[in-house]
Amino acid sequence: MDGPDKSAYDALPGYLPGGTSRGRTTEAVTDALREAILDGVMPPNAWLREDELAHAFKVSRTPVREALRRLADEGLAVKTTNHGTVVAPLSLEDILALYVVREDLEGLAARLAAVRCPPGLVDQLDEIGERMKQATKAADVPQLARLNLEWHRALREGAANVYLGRFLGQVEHAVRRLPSSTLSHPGRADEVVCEHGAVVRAIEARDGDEAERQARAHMRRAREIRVAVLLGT
Amino acid sequence: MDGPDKSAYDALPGYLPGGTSRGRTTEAVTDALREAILDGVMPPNAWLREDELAHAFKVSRTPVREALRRLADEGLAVKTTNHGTVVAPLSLEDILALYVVREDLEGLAARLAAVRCPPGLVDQLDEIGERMKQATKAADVPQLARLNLEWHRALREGAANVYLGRFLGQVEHAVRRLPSSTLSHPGRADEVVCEHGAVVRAIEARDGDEAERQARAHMRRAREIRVAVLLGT
DNA sequence: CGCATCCAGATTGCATACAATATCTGGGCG
DNA sequence: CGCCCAGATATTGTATGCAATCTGGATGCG
Repeated sequence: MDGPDKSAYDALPGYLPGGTSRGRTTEAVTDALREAILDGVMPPNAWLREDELAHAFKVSRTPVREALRRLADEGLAVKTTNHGTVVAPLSLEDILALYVVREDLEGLAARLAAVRCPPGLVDQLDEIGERMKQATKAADVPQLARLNLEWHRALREGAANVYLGRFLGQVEHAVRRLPSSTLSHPGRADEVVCEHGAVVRAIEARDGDEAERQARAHMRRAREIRVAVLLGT
Repeated sequence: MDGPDKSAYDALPGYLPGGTSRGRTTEAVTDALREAILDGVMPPNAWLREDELAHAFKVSRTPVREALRRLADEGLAVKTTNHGTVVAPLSLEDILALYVVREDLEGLAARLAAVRCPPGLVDQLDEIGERMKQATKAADVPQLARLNLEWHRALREGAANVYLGRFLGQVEHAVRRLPSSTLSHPGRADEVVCEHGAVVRAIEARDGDEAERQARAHMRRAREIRVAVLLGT
């Protein structure tokens, strides 16, 4: 058996937002499916049947179909002509490749953000950092993961580069597929807050080189932890 | 008037490959439309009407619709709900942003290619370089542009990183939208061949740092020429 | 004369029907 | 006993129909 439990489909409707107005059905289905994949509800190699998904979401095959195509373009699913779509598997090699690119792009984002240093960005990042400290104390890992995403999103928006933003968005989706958060690793949460702080200070000083260096170091460390976790803590 | 000449639609069928088998209609339409946009046949802000395109391509609206969604996801088109799709405009700001990211990614690709240095890559790049020299002598700009694309594609394949490859592919599409090639700029073709050579030599020496440096310099220079051309030679 | 409102047309969004194709199963043959 | 081929089945690919929604202009009112 290489598919998910049948009941996995039952969990899907819960990912759909309540009042979905016309013209956003496809978008809603895309997001719902993506979240389901990222959450691991639909594990790698699980079949994504247009008919079953349409039935589960109570929509027709058309929006489901378009959603599957988008997810395939994003690399989260793999389409086989005339046969079906599966959730894309994630090899260790892929994960390493991901972090290599991510180190580069996050470094660039930090550099650009430092050079531009748009008003409010430093405060915004610091505020998220503060909330992350609180979440660390409370050992609230899901909240930490959310805030971490928010921090990185704020950083790349501060970089104000549409292409960089798009690529980092795709990287974020790929990263979120990785099993469990590295933030649950003992002591990692404190480290992350600290490393984020180093980046923010460099941005505040408008030191592009230093910001890039710190952001890259942050990502290298993240990769190390990730590999450690994957290879059995 | 902000649309293309009506006859622009007449040119579209020529972009469709001849024997398109079932299961690849959408793909064929996507590629055809993309090429038409990149060639400037469909200029920025031109309307992309599902009905007209379907009629021009002699297919139904469904594959056209999916093609438009993909192009929109790639950033080549902009969809407005319930109203229509237009070819995305390209501001100078976007172009600069593009080259910033491209410098980073091409640099990374060169570094990875140098470190891996897969067998055959250097020969392949050199051979393309040789053909570019010939095309330069013949002043065959379209051929030069093709070979240039081929060279960069070979480089990123040599880097063997799926995410990097995907992102550079998107960058390539965006770059190809820019009006006219920088390769027609006087003396630029020779420079490009020379700069490519510097990258290849660094790869041959397996010097990742140098390869990245040379690739980034190459992209910076490309950006300079591009800006010069855009601002009136 | 300006502005809000309403109506008509155009266009996409979604649903459904049909056609084509790949996979799988079972039987026959070497 | 294994291999190959044919038919059945499951699944997607494409076409088309209808409904919702947005735009633009005409119209009536202040």
